[in-house]
Amino acid sequence: MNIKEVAKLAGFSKSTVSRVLNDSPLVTKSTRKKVLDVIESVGFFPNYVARSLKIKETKTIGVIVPDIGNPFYFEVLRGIEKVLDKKGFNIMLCNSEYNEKKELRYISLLASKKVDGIIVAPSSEKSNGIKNLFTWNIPFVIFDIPQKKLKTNSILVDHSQCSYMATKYLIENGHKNIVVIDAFRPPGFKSKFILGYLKALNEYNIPINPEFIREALPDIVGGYSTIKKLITQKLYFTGVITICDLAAVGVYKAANKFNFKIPNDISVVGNDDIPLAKYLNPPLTTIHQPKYLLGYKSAKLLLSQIQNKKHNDIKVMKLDVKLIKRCSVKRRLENAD
Amino acid sequence: MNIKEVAKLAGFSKSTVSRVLNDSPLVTKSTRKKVLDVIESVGFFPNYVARSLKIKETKTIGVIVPDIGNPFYFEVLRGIEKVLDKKGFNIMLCNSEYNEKKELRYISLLASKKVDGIIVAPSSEKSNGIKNLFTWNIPFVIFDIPQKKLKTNSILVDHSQCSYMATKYLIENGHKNIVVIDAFRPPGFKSKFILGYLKALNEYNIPINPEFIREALPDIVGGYSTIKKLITQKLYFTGVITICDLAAVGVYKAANKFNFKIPNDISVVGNDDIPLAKYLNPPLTTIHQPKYLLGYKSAKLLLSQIQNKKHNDIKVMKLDVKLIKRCSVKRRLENAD
DNA sequence: ATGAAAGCGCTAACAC
DNA sequence: GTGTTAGCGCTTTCAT
Repeated sequence: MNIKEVAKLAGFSKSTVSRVLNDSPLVTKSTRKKVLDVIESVGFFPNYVARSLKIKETKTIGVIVPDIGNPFYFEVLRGIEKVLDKKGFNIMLCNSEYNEKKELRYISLLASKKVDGIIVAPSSEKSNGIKNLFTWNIPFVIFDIPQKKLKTNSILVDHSQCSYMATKYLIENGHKNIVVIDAFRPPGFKSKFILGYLKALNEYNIPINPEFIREALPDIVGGYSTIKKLITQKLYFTGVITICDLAAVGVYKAANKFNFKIPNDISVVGNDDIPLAKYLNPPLTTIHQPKYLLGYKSAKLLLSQIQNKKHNDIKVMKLDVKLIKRCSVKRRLENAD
Repeated sequence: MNIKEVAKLAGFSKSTVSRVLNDSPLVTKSTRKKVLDVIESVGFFPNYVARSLKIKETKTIGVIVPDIGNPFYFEVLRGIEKVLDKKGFNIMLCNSEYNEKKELRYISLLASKKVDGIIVAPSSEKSNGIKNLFTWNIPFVIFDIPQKKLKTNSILVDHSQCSYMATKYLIENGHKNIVVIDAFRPPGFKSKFILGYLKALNEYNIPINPEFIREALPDIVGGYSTIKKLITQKLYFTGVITICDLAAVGVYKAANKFNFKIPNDISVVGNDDIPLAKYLNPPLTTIHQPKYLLGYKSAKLLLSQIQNKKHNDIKVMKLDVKLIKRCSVKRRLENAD
């Protein structure tokens, strides 16, 4: 069943049917009714892929995240869905798994499928996929991971601010031997998360121990295996900050496994404040990130870019974070070490 | 840039270009190379919406879930993505919010966008959207929520088995006043989850208290407000089973708010075993559901339906669940009540 | 207000 | 092995 058959049944031409489908004002009430009646009776619905081919607009947005299993991205997704649904857009969801190849493949696919725009949390700070988006002239906005030497529409959070606040809080609670678990970064890249950590250490004149600076996958396994290594290496530390709450959960798991108590033996502060963070055992002290808003703003920005067709004025927005004190950090006596 | 321009540049016809794009064996190595060279040099990529229009296949699957914020669905989604990505399909993700209207709207939209198939966790046991999928002859599979009086491809878990096991475990630990927090069900519908609960109660000759049978949104707020109501009504109960772990977290929250201790004052067993369940405070005793597998099998089944084009042989598969004993249930003395 | 016709970018008979 | 052509289902000028 297509527009042509409907036209025949209604006794009008394709054009007229198309017009009523698109709420054109140039159709009489009576003919509109007749057409609508046959549409109703035969259960016709238009073929949007044909429509998209013609009008060059698919009303779908690609969303690429690095880990579909991380609650952080779910929250962002909720914000994205909220605004996109209201405007009649669909989401094509892609999971890059922090794999640049896969990310690139998805970007090409989305380009071929002619999505109207893309929202992406890049797999790293130097993503070739992102560069392609530029050259292909596809509207897009980035969130969470800014791109090195590339000015793009982005909704961000200051990761150095996160780690700075986390580290400072630990220091002020008497910790000196603080481990930082960062995400994997591109070779030679100065991680903002590490920078904030270093800044706090410097401010308090605490010596830097390179052994304490670690990279891992930002998930439970990553946090777990990092701490496991540290413990088996017999490194002494009392505090840990992590790139995300999931990694902090990994720290919990490792602590449990090796009979360290949190926060008594190991204090930890996470980053992002996933919905379940406050229900963990113990409730996780963490840096709250406005996840829903991150998604909401990203979608809004993308939509405005698509409508205005002005790719020239690029917008970068930084959202505020804040420290949420719960129970995973213990105050230590001064000079305990 | 399109196939025609590429053809001109390469000195061949559209068909030849199309053939190399589709790896047809009917092109000489040399012409293939020439064509590939210009494709490379001009950075051409094919328009899949035109392709889809022609071949009537979009290589995209619609996935509809009722709550994009519930980790249960994330895990399922991971399983779906795994198989779909391998076969070159994209996912169009839709969030019905347990709203039948919204679900129906999404289903129509997906139909118009000509997705090759749909995987859906229905918003309820009587979903009109699902009926449409039948009449529109779109390949689909259902998971989690079976449809009343409708035989469809489905990958399920026996919800009565879940509640039966949970209730029985509570009873065997000395509990008699057990609250069940179910999801909202259609008017007049006999919930399997309630049935399993009742069955366990009957087996142990425990009287049924209708006040203990509750419906709520399957999330933290739902669990929280249900328990809050119960407590302010001064109802006496020592055990709770919930339709999902998120609702159990809501129970935790309410208990905390009103100074009840878990498991000492209130014992709770959840359902589905989300990844963070074991890290909650206290670790949640729950019924484990094979979430990843649910998604994996659903996607596999859908793909096989799409390929075979046999809509006649409908497959229903039930996956096993199991009780995971953690720390949210306390053993009570016999005859304590 | 309605219809005829061209065309979006691709694929697939069919012809050579 | 390659080209010609028709057509997928729609929108949109341009006539009338």
